[in-house]
Amino acid sequence: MTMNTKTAEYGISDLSREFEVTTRSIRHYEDIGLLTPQRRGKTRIYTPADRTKLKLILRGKRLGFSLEESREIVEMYDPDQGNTTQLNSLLERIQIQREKLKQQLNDINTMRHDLKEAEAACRKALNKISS
Amino acid sequence: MTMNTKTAEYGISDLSREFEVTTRSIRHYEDIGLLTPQRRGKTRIYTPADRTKLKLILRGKRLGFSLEESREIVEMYDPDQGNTTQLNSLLERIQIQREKLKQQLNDINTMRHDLKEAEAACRKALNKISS
DNA sequence: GTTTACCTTTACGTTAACGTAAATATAGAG
DNA sequence: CTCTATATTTACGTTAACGTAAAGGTAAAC
Repeated sequence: MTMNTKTAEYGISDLSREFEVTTRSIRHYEDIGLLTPQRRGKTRIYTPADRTKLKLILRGKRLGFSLEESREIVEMYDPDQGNTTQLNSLLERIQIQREKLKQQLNDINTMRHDLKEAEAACRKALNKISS
Repeated sequence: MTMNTKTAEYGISDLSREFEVTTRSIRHYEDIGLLTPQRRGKTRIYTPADRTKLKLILRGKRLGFSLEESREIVEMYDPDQGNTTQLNSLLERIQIQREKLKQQLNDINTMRHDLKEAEAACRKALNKISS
């Protein structure tokens, strides 16, 4: 894809390379409406906003989110800054995500603690052998 | 399942209720060798160790681990306290899990930060409306 | 002008992680 | 003895998230 220093834009393989994800996946995210790049002819053109959305999707994946769950996150990124009702529902959804992350943090910390113990036991066993 | 205060044991539906998971799932974990309960006749009997393994599996799920990834964790729980080679490979695997959790922590913190900003923007927009 | 390197769409295939249904067994309650 | 609850195995079905061709268009490089 040809570079453009003014208004940054990316080709599909630019994003594919940068985030180490297949173009098939990127197109799939479009299929289900998570991304909506513009076209130059038939070719997809991604804006920085699109790129950010992709980043959010992939981060979600790493955290075990389904694409539908990631949709929640992505749609927070450019909400219809419309009416009070919508803004309030957005606040609610933000809260829900917060709770989820809190639970994940708990799980991670428990797991880290367990791994610490496992490592200690492991080192202890190694010491016994070498002595 | 009949209670036994001496050597704690659980029936499949005990675990199903406690962890809010279907018996089908629990049997599935056995199918792929993640759990290996004993039998009384044809009926499955789960020990506290089995219960712990199940807990590890489900925690893994919440963190987006595949069952194969959770297998790694579960197998750390009762390793063959065998030879030095095995113990060293165990230490390696523990390190790998540590790295994964570190990455997850990063993702979570970034996400929390983003949510904070989203909330701020949201409240700001609400203020503008009400003023 | 034809390779090379991309891009596109269409469409069937695959894997994980179960869901769901059917047929059967067993044990305790009334 | 029969009903109800809970257990079992077997096996086909389902969904998400892509993988993997196949068939073709475009554009710069040689």
